Amino acid sequence: MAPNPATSDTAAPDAFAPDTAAPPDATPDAPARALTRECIAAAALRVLARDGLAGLSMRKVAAEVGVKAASLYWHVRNKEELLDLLNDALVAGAELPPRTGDWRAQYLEYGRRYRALLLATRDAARIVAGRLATGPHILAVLEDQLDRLRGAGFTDADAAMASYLLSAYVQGFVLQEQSPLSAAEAAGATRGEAARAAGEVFRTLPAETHPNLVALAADLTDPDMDARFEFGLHRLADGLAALLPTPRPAPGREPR
Amino acid sequence: MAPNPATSDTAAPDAFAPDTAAPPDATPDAPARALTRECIAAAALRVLARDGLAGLSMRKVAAEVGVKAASLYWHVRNKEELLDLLNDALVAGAELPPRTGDWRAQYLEYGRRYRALLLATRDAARIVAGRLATGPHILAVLEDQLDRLRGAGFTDADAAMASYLLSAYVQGFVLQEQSPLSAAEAAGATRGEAARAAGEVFRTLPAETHPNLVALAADLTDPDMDARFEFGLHRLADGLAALLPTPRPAPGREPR
DNA sequence: ACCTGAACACCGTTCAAGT
DNA sequence: ACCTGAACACCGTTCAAGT
Repeated sequence: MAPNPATSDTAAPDAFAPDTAAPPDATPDAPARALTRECIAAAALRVLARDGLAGLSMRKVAAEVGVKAASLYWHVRNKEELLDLLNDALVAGAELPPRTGDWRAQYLEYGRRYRALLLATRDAARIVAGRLATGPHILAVLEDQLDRLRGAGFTDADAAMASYLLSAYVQGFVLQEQSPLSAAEAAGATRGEAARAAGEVFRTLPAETHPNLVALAADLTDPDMDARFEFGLHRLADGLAALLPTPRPAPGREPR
Repeated sequence: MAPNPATSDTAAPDAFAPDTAAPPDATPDAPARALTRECIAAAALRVLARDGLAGLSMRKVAAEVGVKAASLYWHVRNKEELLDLLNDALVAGAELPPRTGDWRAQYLEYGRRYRALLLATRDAARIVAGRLATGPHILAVLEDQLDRLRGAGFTDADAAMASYLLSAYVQGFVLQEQSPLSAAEAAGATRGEAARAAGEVFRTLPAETHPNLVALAADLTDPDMDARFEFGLHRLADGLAALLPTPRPAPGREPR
């Protein structure tokens, strides 16, 4: 087993200068050519955007950074840890919503931006979804989000829950949105076509056994994912609003 | 390219006898030894339970059913389609909640049972999450769920949305719950330990830059996932309740 | 109609060996 | 300290060939 220094600093908030992508390299007369984990993460991000998660191999990431596959294992314990790095690198591109409007508006905007961030990179949701890794960029976003929720009057426990709830929803939603609708659809077909095809499946089911699917075929396969996302987001915000002591008039006006 | 009959019946509701796992095989004097897609799906389910998604290979599924890997490609276009089969097989074990109580109680129970179903099989959430495939069992559940929502007074569009919303939430939640918390946790560590370790990370952050993470360390890493799930589920239900014309007293009583 | 042997082009990971 | 060559044990998929 080779000596592997990439061990305990995975979760440590190193290199936390707010945004300045400063090349560290503290050692004075080093060859200055040593690979950094940041550099590997950036290369992985490029491979992901180009080839998707299925095409993201250690060998390709290594080639992207001009090195052999085996070399990566000096900086990273295994592929799983590389994906953790990639996870944080994805969130690094996040822009926090402005602190204008009430907590509800900011919460909604947080959800929208998170979704947009995931949609911007191919297969991003599949990487982020099952990964609680606490990279520095993720911690920064979480810190800001909790600050707003507590400021809005949520209890500590409720603020923590509300934050978790939002990420579970957004990740679950985008995962559906970003993934191929089915094996059939994977073989080239736009989302609109796939939706129409799915609607056709529903519509042509036997009405005796599946009356609701037949009737709601159009509603179930509406390709307007923005509207669908907004719907869920507003339900979440309404549900959270009911937890606060002072719901200005009452939640639930403006039903749609 | 070999002639492959497994093509257009992916989404067709074939073999839809409600629960009776009837071996079809319409041909009279066939060797009766031909592999069925149901049989392959069942074998895949066993391999999944045993070895997880990472260990689910075509070769292993073939071995499980007593055949060579290449043989599977007669019944299934590729691995993706096998996962579609697996997806529906997973849902086949679902039991619908009783039709007692109001729509809200039934909606909550739907969410709980869906979560329990996913938790019951290793990596189930990762299979189900990005897959809209319309297998017969999935269609049956969807039909029933829509029927209850419409009966409760939701509009067609809202019923479709509410159903989609629930599955996005449950899938997103269980995905987080079921996946390794990080690369570090993947190397043997119970969830409680991992949660405690994550809490330690939060607690020991610099308080100047991350005051909220430090303060909420315990709330953020509470390992009681049941409570966490219920929280989100109730927020969803509250948000949906606000859409109905007759909220008996008003949503939001009993805040916790 | 259904299954197999053998091959192709890949994987992640390890480890002695180089510098 | 960092990187490489070469190997190991796997993959998914294809396709001619068997029955």
